[in-house]
Amino acid sequence: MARTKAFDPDQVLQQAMLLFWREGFRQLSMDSLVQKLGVNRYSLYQTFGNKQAFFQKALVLYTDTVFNRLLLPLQEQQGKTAIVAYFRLIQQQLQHDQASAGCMLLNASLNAGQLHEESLNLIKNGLRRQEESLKKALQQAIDNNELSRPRDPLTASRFLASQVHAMVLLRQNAGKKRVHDVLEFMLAELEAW
Amino acid sequence: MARTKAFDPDQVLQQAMLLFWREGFRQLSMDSLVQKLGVNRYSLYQTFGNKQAFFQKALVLYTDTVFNRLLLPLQEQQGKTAIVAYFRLIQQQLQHDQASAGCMLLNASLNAGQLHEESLNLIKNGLRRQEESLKKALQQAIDNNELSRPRDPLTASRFLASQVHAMVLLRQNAGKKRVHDVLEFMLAELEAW
DNA sequence: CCAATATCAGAATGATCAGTCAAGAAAGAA
DNA sequence: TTCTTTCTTGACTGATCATTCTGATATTGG
Repeated sequence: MARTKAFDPDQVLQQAMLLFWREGFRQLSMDSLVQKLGVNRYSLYQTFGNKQAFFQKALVLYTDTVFNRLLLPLQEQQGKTAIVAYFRLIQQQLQHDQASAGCMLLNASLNAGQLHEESLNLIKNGLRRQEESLKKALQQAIDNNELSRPRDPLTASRFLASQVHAMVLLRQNAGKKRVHDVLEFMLAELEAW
Repeated sequence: MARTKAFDPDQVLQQAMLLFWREGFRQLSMDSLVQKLGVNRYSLYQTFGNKQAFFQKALVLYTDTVFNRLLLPLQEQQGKTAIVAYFRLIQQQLQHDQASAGCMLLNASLNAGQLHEESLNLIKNGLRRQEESLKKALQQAIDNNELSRPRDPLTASRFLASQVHAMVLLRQNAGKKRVHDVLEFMLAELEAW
C-alpha cells in the first residue's frame, strides 16, 4: 500500500528520550535531534508531532521505563525495609554514568517555565506517585512499630522525597563517590529512625 | 567633558540580578532585558559587556548580597547552635515570595551547560564556602560533645548542604507552608543529632 | 556658547530556532 | 507494469537571538 518507514519509531523515541533527559527541552534543538537521531526533520514531525509533543512522548517513556520502575521496592516490600531498599536502589542507580543527567522529571520541573501544561501534569503526577509510595511504606512502618519515635507520615514522606531529590541533584554536580558516601550517611541516619 | 549616563549602573545591575535569578541565563534574552530595565541595548553592552559578562556581574552581586549573607550565622555562632540558626534563617527566607526563584547559584549550576567557565567557578566557590562553613560548625559541635553519636564532619557537612539545597529546590515547586513544615521536620531531626 | 566626547535610539546583521513545503522515491495493490 | 499511498529530502519561512553600526543627541569643561 505505501512505503515503509526507514527507521523504528520506538527505537528513535528511546534515543530521543535519552537526549531530552540529558539536555532538557529548550536546550535540545530540533536541528540537533535531526542530526543525532539520523532521521529527517519532516519525518520526525510526521511521526512525533511538534517539539512539545515529542518531548511529552519522551517524558511518558521515561516515567514508564525509568521512574516508575525505581518505585517498585516501595510497592513490593513493606515498611522500613521498603524505604531502605528504595534508597539502596537509588544509591546503586546513581553510580551509573547516565545518572549524571539526574532525573528527567526533576530537571523538567525545575525548568517548568519552558514547558506546556500537559508536560507539567505528567511531572506532577510522577512526583506525587513517589511521595505517596513513600507515605504508604512509612505508614506501614509506623503501624508495625518500626520507628524509634513518632513521625507524621505525610511530612516525613515529603522529607524523604526531598532527600532523594537532593541526592539526584547532588549527582549532577558531584562525582559518584561523593554521592555514594553521602547516601551511606543518609542511610545510617535512616537506620536510627 | 562628556554626557552623563541616564541610568544608575548599580541600580540597573541590581534589577538585572533579580531577573537573571528568576529566569536564568539562557531564558532571559537581551531584548527582554532592554525592555524590562528600560535601558538601551547598546548602553547595556557598553556598561556591562556582553551577555555573559553581564550575567557574571549579576552572579557576583548575588553572592555578595544574598548568598554570603545567609552564611553569617554559621560564622558568627558556634557548633550546633550555629547550624540550627542557619537552618532557621533559611526557613525564614524561604517564606518570602522572592524565594520561589530558588537560589541563583543552584539554578545556574543545574544549567551549567549554558554557562562559561568563569561563571561556573563563581558558583563552585560559593557552594564550597557553604559546605566549609557547615563543616567548621560541625567540627565545633563534635569538639564540644554536642552530638549524640559520632559523625564524620566532612560527609555530614555535605549531607547538610544537600538538605538546604533540597529545601530551596522544594520551594520552587511547592508552596510556602509545605516548605515550612518539611523544614520544621528537618530541624526536629537535627535536634536529635 | 562652543567643541569634544560619551550616550542614546533604532535599524541592521548574521546565527539559530521551530515548523512547513513541494517534489520525488519506495513499497505494496491491482 | 502501473497506480496509489506514504515516506523522504533538502530547501524554505518567519521568528527570535546576541551583537554591532550609524547617525544623531545631550552634557560638560573651557
